[in-house]
Amino acid sequence: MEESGFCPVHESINLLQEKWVLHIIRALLDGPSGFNALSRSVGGVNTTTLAQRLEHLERLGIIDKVVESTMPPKTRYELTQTGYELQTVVDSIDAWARKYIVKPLASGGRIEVDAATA
Amino acid sequence: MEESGFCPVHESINLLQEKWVLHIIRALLDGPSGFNALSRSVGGVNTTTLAQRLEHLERLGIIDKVVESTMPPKTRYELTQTGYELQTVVDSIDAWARKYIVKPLASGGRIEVDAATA
DNA sequence: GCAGAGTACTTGAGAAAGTCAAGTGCAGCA
DNA sequence: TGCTGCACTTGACTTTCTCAAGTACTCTGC
Repeated sequence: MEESGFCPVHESINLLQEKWVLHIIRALLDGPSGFNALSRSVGGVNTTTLAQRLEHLERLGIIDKVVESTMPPKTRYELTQTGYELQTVVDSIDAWARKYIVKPLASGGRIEVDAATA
Repeated sequence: MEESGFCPVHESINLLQEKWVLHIIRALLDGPSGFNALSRSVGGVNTTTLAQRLEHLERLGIIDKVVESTMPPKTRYELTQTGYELQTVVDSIDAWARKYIVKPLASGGRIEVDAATA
């Protein structure tokens, strides 16, 4: 749509806003993980989407897929250096979240700000 | 799905991964904006989704909607303090993006890392 | 005074993205 | 022998996002 000028920030926002991507990265920041274990620690993602995301992130060089054995199947997903540096992004979300979000967003609606901060 | 334990970080990732949310916040960090102007500076979002996101973000207390006049219609959307503090998140994405993304992700596929950094 | 552009949206229909449930094929444990 | 776990894939379904057009009114130019 917009040929004029490529913006790396715009591109990476597009990437990070894909459903589950940030959750996957956050989970992987705690250490490498297998497919099902990752699925469990992300929580709520379905395997179809997870497989799709992992493939995309791998293609982008953000994660590495290490096949340890084909039978029994054993795979390890881990962050590359590029992926690992997204820690700062996750950290800043973490900081913001702990400051401003005190109850579930879906149900209540409004973010509750504690008196001290406001 | 998971009643056990509410995680603010998880919640805010869910929020930030909604399509266009980060783009909207980034645009608004440059200053308040009207509906159509915002649509233009975000680039590529359609009005239906934008209206939906703005309503959501307003309900959450991340942005304020200021109606300056009803006729001719003039509205101003601006970040609240809560919203404004997402600057750190956008900044860290910005830093990461500038370091690792040197060509469009969609077309090429892989993120290109320049020699110096690798 | 009347067309054309601009304001902020809404509506209904279609396309795209994400989800669900089940299935594959083999190893390890009891 | 049979159940569980591993890493996924497939096809149907649902939710989400997008597209195009429309609303109602003002302002600018002619």
